[in-house]
Amino acid sequence: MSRLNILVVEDEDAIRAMLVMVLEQAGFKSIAATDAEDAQKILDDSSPDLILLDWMLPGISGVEWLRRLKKEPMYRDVPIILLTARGEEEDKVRGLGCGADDYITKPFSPKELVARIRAVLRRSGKIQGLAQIALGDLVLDTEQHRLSIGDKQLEVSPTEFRLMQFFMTHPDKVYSRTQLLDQVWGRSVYIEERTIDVHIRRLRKILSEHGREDLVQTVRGFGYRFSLID
Amino acid sequence: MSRLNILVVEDEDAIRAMLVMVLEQAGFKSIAATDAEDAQKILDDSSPDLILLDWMLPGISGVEWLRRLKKEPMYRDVPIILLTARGEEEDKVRGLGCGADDYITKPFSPKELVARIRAVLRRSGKIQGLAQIALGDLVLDTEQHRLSIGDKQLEVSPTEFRLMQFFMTHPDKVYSRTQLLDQVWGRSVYIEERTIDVHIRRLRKILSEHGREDLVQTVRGFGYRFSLID
DNA sequence: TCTTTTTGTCATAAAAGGGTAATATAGGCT
DNA sequence: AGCCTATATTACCCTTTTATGACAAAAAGA
Repeated sequence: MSRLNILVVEDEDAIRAMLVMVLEQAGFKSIAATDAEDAQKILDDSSPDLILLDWMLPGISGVEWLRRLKKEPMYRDVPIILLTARGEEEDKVRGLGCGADDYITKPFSPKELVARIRAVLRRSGKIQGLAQIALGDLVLDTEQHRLSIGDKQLEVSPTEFRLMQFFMTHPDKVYSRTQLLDQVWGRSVYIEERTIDVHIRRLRKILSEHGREDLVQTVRGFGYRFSLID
Repeated sequence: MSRLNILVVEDEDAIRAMLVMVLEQAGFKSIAATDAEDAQKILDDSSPDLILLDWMLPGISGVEWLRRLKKEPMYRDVPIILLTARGEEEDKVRGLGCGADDYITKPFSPKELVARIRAVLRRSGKIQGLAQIALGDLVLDTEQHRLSIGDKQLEVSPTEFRLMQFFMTHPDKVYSRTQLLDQVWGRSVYIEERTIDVHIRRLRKILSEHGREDLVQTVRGFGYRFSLID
């Protein structure tokens, strides 16, 4: 598999250089642009797998450009991570849901950045860990988007599928509602924590039709755990 | 498990003192140095698990020292968190490029600092002993939030879990009710001391179902002790 | 555009947890 | 033994947390 390509759009030289270095180090290819116009050009003839976009840019701002991109069907699906300065409109990024897949506040550690990038890529399907994840008689097939117990198919919605995917790749560990939101929905969406309960309920309902409602366990005061063992 | 040791390198007395206090409070051991030379000496004969390093130091600057450290194989893997003043942000980011694992902007809250430290320690694997605490055939797993004796699961409530966690990480030592309240419930809650008795009782009841009620021992006039030996 | 599905939110029910006080028991001292 | 104090135990009630069902907005198909 060829290296994934990341477009960095950042006007400050020092930060841009650092980003590129970090990305290289982490095994990504990268192209850098200093403003939205540049970025647009690059986008038009190469097709990056992900865009790291500074919130503040000279000329067309990062957010502004982001909005435009999200209107074009052609580029809508390119995952985007926003770079923002601490305290700067952080709430707005979350609240407005302007289309970014995640955001990260400057300054940040290289490890954190890379972890975020990987998470977003994974969510958007660009990195597929294993095509098939099996746990006991549970099989989740990411390619066919199918979930089955033994040879019985389970009918799950997209969100339920992603939730299951997360659970099956992170079994036996408790996750808080916040963590689940971050991991499964993405950091930039703002959703009530209680909504998790409802999704858990939906999952359990489906699982219980096959006698496996015990897979998703409540850990009172902390969150939920997915585990084969009781 | 012995407490993790943190080397604080900071020239301003007030801040250094504060740091040391916060660290103690959070259960870390700490050694302080006021400049890079001092720090180097300490580093040479003790081996801290993490270094909290001020960006600006008299003499050899923090970053400069950091660079040197990262060149020495011996010290390369010691995780480092940079302390920086607000407004030096770009420099900081560049600092991360040179090997720091995280940075934190002054002023910061103790809570934030401790959280960062824990995160870095966890990432670097130093804190993994915290995931599972085993004492005899008792195993408390903080990741899974499970407590078991042998292969039997114990059903404990959140508070009981925390109490057990404290006991298991501080065995063989007597704690007064006040100390237990401070450590397990937190300093800021006001609860009747007698309430502890009730929780002890609940714990004992659970433990006694597995024939281990002798683990929690009453030390009349002082408090309670958790110990495998009778 | 018109359905159908998906998904987030709310209101309410249900359950679990946790603090307190009252009572019982035990330890230790004179 | 008798008394005082410290701890154990129990029951109760209030609070917090989670489960559940219904609804409507949004998204996806058709």
